[in-house]
Amino acid sequence: MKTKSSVNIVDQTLVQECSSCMYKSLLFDTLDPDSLNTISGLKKQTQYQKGERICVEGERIEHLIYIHKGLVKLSRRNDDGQIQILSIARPLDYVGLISVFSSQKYKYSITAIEPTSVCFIDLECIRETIKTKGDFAMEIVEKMSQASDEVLEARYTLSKKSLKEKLAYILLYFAETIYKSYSFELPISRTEIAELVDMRSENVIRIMSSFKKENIIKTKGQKVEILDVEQLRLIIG
Amino acid sequence: MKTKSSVNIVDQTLVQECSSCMYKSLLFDTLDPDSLNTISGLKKQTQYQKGERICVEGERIEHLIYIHKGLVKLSRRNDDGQIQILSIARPLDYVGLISVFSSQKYKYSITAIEPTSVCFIDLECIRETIKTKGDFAMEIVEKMSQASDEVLEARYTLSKKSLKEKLAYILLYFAETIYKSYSFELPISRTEIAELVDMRSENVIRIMSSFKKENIIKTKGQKVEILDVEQLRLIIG
DNA sequence: CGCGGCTTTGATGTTCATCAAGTAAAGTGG
DNA sequence: CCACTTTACTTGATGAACATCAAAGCCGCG
Repeated sequence: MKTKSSVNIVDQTLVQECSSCMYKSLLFDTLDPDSLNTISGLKKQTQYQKGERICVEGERIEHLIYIHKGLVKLSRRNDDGQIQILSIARPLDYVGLISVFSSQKYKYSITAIEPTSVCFIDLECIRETIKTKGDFAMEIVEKMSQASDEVLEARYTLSKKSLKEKLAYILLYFAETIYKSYSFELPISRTEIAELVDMRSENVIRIMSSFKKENIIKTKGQKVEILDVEQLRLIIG
Repeated sequence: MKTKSSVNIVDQTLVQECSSCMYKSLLFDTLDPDSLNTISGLKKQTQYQKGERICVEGERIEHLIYIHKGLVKLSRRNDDGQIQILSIARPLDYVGLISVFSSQKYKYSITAIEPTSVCFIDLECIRETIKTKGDFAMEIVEKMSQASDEVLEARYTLSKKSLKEKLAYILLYFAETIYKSYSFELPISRTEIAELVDMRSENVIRIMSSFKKENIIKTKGQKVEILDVEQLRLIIG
C-alpha cells in the first residue's frame, strides 16, 4: 500500500500563476497583484502519490504548505514510539498554519493518502506580506484561528467518547466532511484509523464488523457504504 | 469552595496605563505610543475572586482577555452534559487568543481559580491595529501559533497515557509550570483535575493516595508537596 | 445544626488493550 | 509469473485498566 520512494521521479510541477488559481480567493483575495506575483514567483507546486511523504517531523520549516488537490495526514511519533495521526487535511487547508509561526521545525510529518498536489509558498515572503499588508494579516489570523479551533474541537469532543462512538464519528467524518457521499473509499487503513482516534486496530475492525452485522454499514476492502446514517448519528450521541 | 456571586460588588479597577504595564512588552512591544494609548484608553481592568466567572460559554466576544495576575480555567459542557476543562491559563496568557478570531461567541467559559486580575482589550481596536501595524500583526500571529501549539501538544501527549501517567503529568505541571515550586496549593478540586485530564474524581483520589503510600507526594487538603520528582518523571514515561 | 458538595475507600462490572493465530492481499525477487 | 516475504485484516480468548455504584466521613455555609 505504501510506496517507500520518497523522491519524485518525475517533477510534475505544473507551471501555474497564483493569480489564475481557482483557490486564490481563499487567502490571497485581498492581495494586490504585485504582492501576489512575488509570492507566485517563489512558489513551487508538486505532485505526490499515495504514501509519499511531503515533509518529515523535525525538518526545518521554509514553506507554507497548501493542499491544492488530494488528501494528506499529519502524523507524529509520541513518547512511547507509537505513531499518532493528528488530523487529516484536504484542499483549501493550509496545513500546519497553526504552528508554522511558533516553531522552526515541523512537529509532524505530512504524508499523502491520496494523489495530492501541493503548493509550497515561501514563508519569508508570507512573513513580509503579513507585515506590510494589513488585510492579508487579518486573513491569516482568521484562518489560523479557524484551523486550530477545528482540530481542538474534534479532540475535545472525541476524548470522552467510547470506541464505538469514536468510530461512528470517524465514518461520518469521512462521509460528510471529506467525501460528501455516504459511499466512499477509505483513504487510510484500519490501523491508521486507530492511530487517528486513539484506539487499537483490532477494535476498529471488531466494531466495524459489528456495524456490518447491524446493517449500519457495508464494507468491501477499503470501500465503505453507510446504510443507516441516523443510527450512526445516534451512536455518536 | 465556589462562590456563587458572579457580580463584582466593588469595582476594583486599577487605573493603570498600558504604557506603564510591566507586561506590555509581551504583545505591545513594537507598538507606537499613539496606538498603545488608543488601546489603553479602551481597556478595562477587573478583579475576580476564586470561583467568579469572567465570561460564559455562548456569550458574544467583544474583548481580548488578558490575564494580568492570578489563574483561570477554561471549561465547557460537552455533548453528554459533562464539564470538560480545556486548559489552565495564567499571567502572560492571552486567553483564547486562539479562537477569538474564528467565532463571534465564546466556545468556553472562563472562571478564576485564584484571585485574578484581568484586562479586557477592545477587540475591534485590536483588529484595526492588526491591519495597520505590520509588526504587531506578526506578534499576534506568533502568539496565536504558540498558544494553540501548547494546548494541542498537551492534549496529544496525554491522550494515550494511563491515568497514573496523566496524574503524574498534572502534578508536575502545577509544580514546574504554574508554581515553580514542588510545594504548592492545588487551585482546583480533585473533581476538576479529573475534568482536566479526562478521568473520574474517584481515580484522581485513588491514584493520589497510592502516590502518598509510595512516598512520592505528601498532601494535606489542597496542599501538595512533591517528595520524589524523579519517580514522578519516571511514571510519566 | 443540617444541607450540599467534595473527599475517600471498597466492591463490582464493563470496556478495552494485549496476546495469539490464522487468512487474505499486496509488494519483491528470481 | 510464481514462490516468498511482508503487511494488513480478522476473530477469539484473557486480563488489566477504568467507570460506576454505594456508603460513610468531612467541611464550609446559610
